Amino acid sequence: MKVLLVEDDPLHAAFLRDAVDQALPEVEQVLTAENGREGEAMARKGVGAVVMDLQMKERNGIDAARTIWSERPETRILFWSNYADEAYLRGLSRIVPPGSPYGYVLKTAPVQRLHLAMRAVLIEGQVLVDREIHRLQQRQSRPALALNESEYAVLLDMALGLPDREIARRRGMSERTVQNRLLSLYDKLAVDLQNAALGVNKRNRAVACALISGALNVEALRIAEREMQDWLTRG
Amino acid sequence: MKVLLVEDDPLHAAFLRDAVDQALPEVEQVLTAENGREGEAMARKGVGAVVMDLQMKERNGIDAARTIWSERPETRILFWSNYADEAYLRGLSRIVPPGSPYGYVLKTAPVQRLHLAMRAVLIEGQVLVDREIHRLQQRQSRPALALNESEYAVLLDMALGLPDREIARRRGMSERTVQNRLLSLYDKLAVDLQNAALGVNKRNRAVACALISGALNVEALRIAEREMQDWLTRG
DNA sequence: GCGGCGCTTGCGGGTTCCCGCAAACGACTC
DNA sequence: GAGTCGTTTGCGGGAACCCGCAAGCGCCGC
Repeated sequence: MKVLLVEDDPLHAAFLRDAVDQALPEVEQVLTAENGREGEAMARKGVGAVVMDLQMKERNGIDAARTIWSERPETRILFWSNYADEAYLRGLSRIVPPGSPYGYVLKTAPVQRLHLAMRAVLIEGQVLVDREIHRLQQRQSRPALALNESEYAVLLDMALGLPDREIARRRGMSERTVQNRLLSLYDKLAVDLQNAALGVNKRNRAVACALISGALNVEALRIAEREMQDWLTRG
Repeated sequence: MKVLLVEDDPLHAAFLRDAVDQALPEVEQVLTAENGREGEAMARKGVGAVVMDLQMKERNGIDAARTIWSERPETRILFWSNYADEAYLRGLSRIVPPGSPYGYVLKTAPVQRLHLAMRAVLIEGQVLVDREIHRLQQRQSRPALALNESEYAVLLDMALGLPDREIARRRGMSERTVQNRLLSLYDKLAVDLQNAALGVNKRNRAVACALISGALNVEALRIAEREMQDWLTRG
């Protein structure tokens, strides 16, 4: 049996290899790739089981998984990632072919959970998803609560402190449209306090609700901050 | 040699006991306490080494540590906690007597880091602080950046989406005073973009800066949310 | 006592935000 | 082509926020 590991960070890659050695004694050959593009190429050599990071420089895990699954839908893919936010999940749920075995484990989980997931997904072909991720998936499956691409973008910009005018400029829409996005965000994130008596600052509350429900997380915010700084210096 | 474990959650307590068995073979006796009050009492029996959770129902770890250190400043205390936010750190940095050996490990850290910290602090009497915590401590040591109690409270309320009026009511100050707190928050959190050209929504940006710098974290936000809900239903 | 210092508070006005209303513009159906 | 539905956009007004200014307090050293 062959396993392919697709992971950016050499430290993490070494850790993964150890984990495979320990959890999957039946594995005969471990292939490695450093980014999504390499991963796709390696997968064509007939690998039935893949462990893959989601965010990588060259080509991210979502795109690589789509390619791999489009060529071999039976491939068992275990995603192993740091982050749990809507943006990645939205991508993920769209590309898993119906019935394909896959799994999602957070890098912060204890090792034995990774071992378990490797056995369950790669050997047994089960579907195994971290509890926290699953909560987000459920959230997304209800269209009344799922955020779409542009709502998410506006949420990020707002969370970073951009006023309507700047969001509009950055995303190429009118201020009024930005405000419409905000309205639907306020709605989906259940911003209003049931105690209707007193007022709320909806902008701040929306960010709080998103953080608490997991729709947004601090890592995503950090990344968005860097992107915004880039955008600022360039444009 | 005796070690005292002070921990609320029985599961975590069992985990700690295991860790002591593995990391500290020289320990002859392990005492346990379920809250800060018990912990203080047990410490009087002449325990030189303590591992303690920070948040406990009956009496929290900060208060217990203050008592213990006031009676026996040489006691070696390793704090083992989930959270890394300003509120606890502010308490902590005020009570560590100069030269007392202590440590701070996050519960999310891998076991071996806990083992290491136990040896370093409890046996060797070193000072060992998690990297992330240390960043926060440094921040606090610069008075121009450290948030004081009331600024932190206002930051939390604002992050939860309360408007000035409600923050004022809740914290018993005038709206103008709330705004003054916000001003100093904007200042300390470096809310303004260096690119002075464009506007900012300071409220949102302040929360973003606090989250990114670690002055605020999502756990603290969740707890604050529950407290606010309580406050809403009661008052 | 008294001048200085820091914190709190009220006032006022400029800015931003929130959002109902209505017109405009696809896209799709019949 | 007419009708419907969803989205985008402008307008306008009421509310919230940001913040300079100045008056009011308690606390300290002299």
